Amino acid sequence: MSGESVAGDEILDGTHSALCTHGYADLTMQDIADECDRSTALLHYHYDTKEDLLVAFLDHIIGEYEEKLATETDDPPERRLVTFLARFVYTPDEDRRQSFHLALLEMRSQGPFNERIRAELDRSDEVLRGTAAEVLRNGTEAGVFEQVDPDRTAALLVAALDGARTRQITLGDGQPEDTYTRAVVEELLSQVIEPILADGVELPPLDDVLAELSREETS
Amino acid sequence: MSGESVAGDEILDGTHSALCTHGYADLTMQDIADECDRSTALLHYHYDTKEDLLVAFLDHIIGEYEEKLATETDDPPERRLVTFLARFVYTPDEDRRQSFHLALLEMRSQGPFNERIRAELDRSDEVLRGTAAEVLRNGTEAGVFEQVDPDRTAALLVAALDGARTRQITLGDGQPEDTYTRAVVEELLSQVIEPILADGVELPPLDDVLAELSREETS
Amino acid sequence: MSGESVAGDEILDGTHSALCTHGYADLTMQDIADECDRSTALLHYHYDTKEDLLVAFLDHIIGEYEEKLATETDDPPERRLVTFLARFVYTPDEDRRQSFHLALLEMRSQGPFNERIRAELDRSDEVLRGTAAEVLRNGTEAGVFEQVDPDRTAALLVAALDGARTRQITLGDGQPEDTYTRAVVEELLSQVIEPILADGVELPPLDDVLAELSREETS
Amino acid sequence: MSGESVAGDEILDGTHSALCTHGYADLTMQDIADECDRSTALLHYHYDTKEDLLVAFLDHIIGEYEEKLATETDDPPERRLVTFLARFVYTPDEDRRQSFHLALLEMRSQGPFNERIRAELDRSDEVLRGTAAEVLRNGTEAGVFEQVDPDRTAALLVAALDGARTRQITLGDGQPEDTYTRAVVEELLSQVIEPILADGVELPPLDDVLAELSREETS
DNA sequence: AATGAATGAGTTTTCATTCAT
DNA sequence: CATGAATGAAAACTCATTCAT
Repeated sequence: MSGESVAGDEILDGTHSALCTHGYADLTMQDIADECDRSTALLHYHYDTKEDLLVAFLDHIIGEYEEKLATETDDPPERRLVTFLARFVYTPDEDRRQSFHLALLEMRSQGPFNERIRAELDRSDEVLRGTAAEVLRNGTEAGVFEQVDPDRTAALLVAALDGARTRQITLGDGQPEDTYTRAVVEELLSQVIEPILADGVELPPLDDVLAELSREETS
Repeated sequence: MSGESVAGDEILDGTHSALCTHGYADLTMQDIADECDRSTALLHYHYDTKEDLLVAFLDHIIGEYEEKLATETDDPPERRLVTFLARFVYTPDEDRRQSFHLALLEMRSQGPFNERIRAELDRSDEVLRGTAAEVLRNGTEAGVFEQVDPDRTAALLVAALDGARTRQITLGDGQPEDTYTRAVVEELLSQVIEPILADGVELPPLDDVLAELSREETS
Repeated sequence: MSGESVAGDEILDGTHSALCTHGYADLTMQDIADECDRSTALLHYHYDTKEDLLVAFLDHIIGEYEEKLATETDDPPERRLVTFLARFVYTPDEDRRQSFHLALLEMRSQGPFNERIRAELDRSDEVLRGTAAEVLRNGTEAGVFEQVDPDRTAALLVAALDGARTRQITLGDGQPEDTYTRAVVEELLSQVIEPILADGVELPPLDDVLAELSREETS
Repeated sequence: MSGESVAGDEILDGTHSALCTHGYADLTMQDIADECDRSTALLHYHYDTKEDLLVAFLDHIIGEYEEKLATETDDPPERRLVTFLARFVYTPDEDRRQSFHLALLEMRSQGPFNERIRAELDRSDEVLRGTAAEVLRNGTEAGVFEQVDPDRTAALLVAALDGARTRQITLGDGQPEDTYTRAVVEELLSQVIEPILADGVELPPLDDVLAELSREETS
C-alpha cells in the first residue's frame, strides 16, 4: 500500500492530472482512474481509501518541492531571496500550474477538517517559511541584510506571496499589464527587501531571475 | 425567490450557521435545513437551487461587509489604515469567525468553477482593495503619507493580510506567543506603513484599535 | 367542489391550456395554477385532488364534444358520415389541436390504471361509436346505404380514424403531401363507404365538408 | 454501456416486467431494479440515465419484432396478409401482452416530447407499414390482389389495426361476444381485403391462422 | 375565495468501496 | 496485478397537498 511501485507512481501522476482537470472538490476516483487508464478497483488495491491516496499525493509533491528548494544554496543570499520570491510569479498563460495551485488551495481549505491533510500542510509551511527565514538569517550573518527578525520578516513575505497567489488564482483577471503576483513581488522587493539591504549590496533584476527559473523549468 | 422576507433571512442565517458548522465542501441542503429547523423543500421553495441560495448568501454578507467599511470615514487616514489592518487580526479563540472565514476560503476556491461565485468574489475584492487604496490616496493628499502608488501598496497590504489569514486558518497553531495574523499586521505596520509616514505623524497603537473594534463588535 | 362556479371554469380552461403546453405526463398543479394566474392552493380549494380536477376536466370536454356532435342531425346521412370522418382530418399546422389530442392520448393510456378516468373514456367511446352506428343505421333505413352491420362498420371506422390520428400525432412527419389522417379518411371513403352506397347516391366531396367545418370553427 | 452482456439482458428483461407491472408513466428505476433483484446503482452502471435504458429497451424489442416479421416470407401473399392482421387480435385473457402494449402506448404518447423515443417509434412504424405495403405489392405483382395503391391501403390497414388495439387496451370490456381487435380484423378482411382478391383466390380462415400463431408462440 | 409558506414522500443520480474472478 | 460488476448511502430536487391567515 505504499505506492512506491511503478503503478504507484502512475497513480500519483494520474492524481496530479486529475486534480488539474477537475479540481479537488469535484474529484472522483473515476476521474483519477481515467487519467491513468486504470480501474478504480486498482486504485483501491494500492490505496485503501481516497483519503489515503490524496494524503500520499500531498506527501509526494511536498517532497518534490523540498528537493527543488534544496538547490541554489550556493547562490549569494540576496539572489536566493529574489529567487524565492520569483517562484511565486505566475503569468496567466501558465494554465496547468494555475489549476494545480487551485487544487492545492482547495485541499488547504480542507485541512481543518482532516488531521492528516493538515499535518502535510503544516510540513509544507515549515519548509516554505523555514527556507525564507534561513535565507534571511544567512544573509544577516553574512552582512548582506541589516538586522531584522528573520522569522517575522519571513512570515510577512510568505503571507504576501501566498495571498497574492490566492487572489490571482481565484479572482477574474483584473490586472491589465501586470499580474497580481508580479505586482506584489515587486512591491515586496522595493518596500520590504531593499530598505534592509546593507550598503553596496544590490538585488539582481527580477526579470533575470525569472528568466533563469524558466530556463531551469524547461531543462 | 429574492429571500428578502422573514423566512429568507432565517434561511440566510441558517446558511451562515451551517457553513460554520460543516464547512462549504460538505454542506448539504439538509444541514442548512436543520440549522433553521425547516425542511429542505422549503429551501427550494425560496431558492430554486443550492447554488442560488449560496450566491444569495455571498451577496448578503458582502453587502453587510460593505456597510461596515462605509463607517469610520471620519477618522484620520493613519487611524483608518490601522483599523483596516486590525480587522484581519484574529485571536485563536474566535472559533466562529475562524470557521466562517474557512468556509469563505472554500467558496473562494470554487470561484474558478462557478461564474456567479466568482462575480461575487470579484466584487468583494474591489471593495477591499478599493478601500485600502482610497485610504492611502486620501492620506497622501492630506500629507499624512509620503508619495506612494496607492494601488500597488494596497495590493501588497491586501495580499499579505489575506495570506496571513489563510495560513492562520488552515495551519495548526505553530506560533507560540503571537497569532500569524497579528505578526503579519505588526510587520506591515513597522516595515511598510511607518516608513512612509510624513514627519510628525504617528500611528495609533494597534492594541487600542483592536480594543475599539471589539467594543464595536459587542455593542 | 363541483367546479360550476366562475373560478371553476377558469380552472378548467387553465387545465386545457396547461395540458396543451406541458402534456399530461409532465403536468403539475403549478403548471395549471400558472395558466390561470392562481395559486395551487386555490386549485385544491375547488378540487380536493389532482385526480379530481383531471376527471372533472375530462367530463367537461366530453360534454362539449357531445354537444358538438348533436348538431348536423338535419343533414342527409351520407353527408353526416363524411362530416364525421372529416372531423378527424388534421393539417399539421393545427398545433394547438395536435397537442391537445396528444394530452388526451396520454390520459387514455392512463385509463387502465384509473377507474374514474376509464369511466370517462368509456363514455366518450360510446358517444363516438354510437354516433357512427346511428348515422349508418339511419342511412340504411333511409335506403342510402346497402345492408351492413352498423355496429361492426362503425367499429372499423372509429378504429381506423383513431389509429390514424394516433399515428399522425406520435410519429414524425413522414408524409410529404398528405397527412396520415387525410390519407386514411380518403381510403375509408373510397374502399369502405363508396362500395356500400345505394345506386344514385353520391358522397359530398371531402374538401367541401372540410371547408364547411373550418367555417364553423371560426364562427 | 451497450447492454449486450448477460447483466444487460437481465436488465432489459426486468424493464419489460416492470413496464407490464407498473406501466410507463409511473415506472421508477427502483421498480426495474426490484424486478431484476439488483440495485438501482447497477442500472446506472450499465445505462447512464433512465432515458438511456428505456431507449435501449425500445430498440431491443423493436429489433425482436423485426426478426419475427422477417419469417413467414415463404407463405403466399394472401396468407401473409391474414397473418399480419391476425397478429393484432388479442383475447382479453392475454393479460401480460395487454399490459405490455399499454406500456408501449404510454411510451408512444411521450414520443413528441422525446427525440430519441420518437426515432425508435418512427423506425417501428416503418417496419410495420413497410411490411404491410410489401405484402400488398408482392401480392399485386403475383396477381393475387387486384390493382390497389399498396402504400395507401397499408396505411389504412395499419391505422385500423392500431386504433383497434388502442381502444381494446384502453377501454373497458364493452364488447360482449367479440373483442374489439377481432371485430375490426374481420371487418377489414371482409370489407377491404376480400373485395380486392383476384378471381379464384381465397383467404385462409382467420381461426386457422390464429391457431397457427398461438402454436408458434408456445413453441 | 384566495394565498404564501411549509412539508413528507418520493425520484434520479452519484460515488467510494467491495468482491469474485 | 487488474478488472467488471455490484451496492449502500447519500445528495439535490420535485410535487401534491395542507394550513394559517
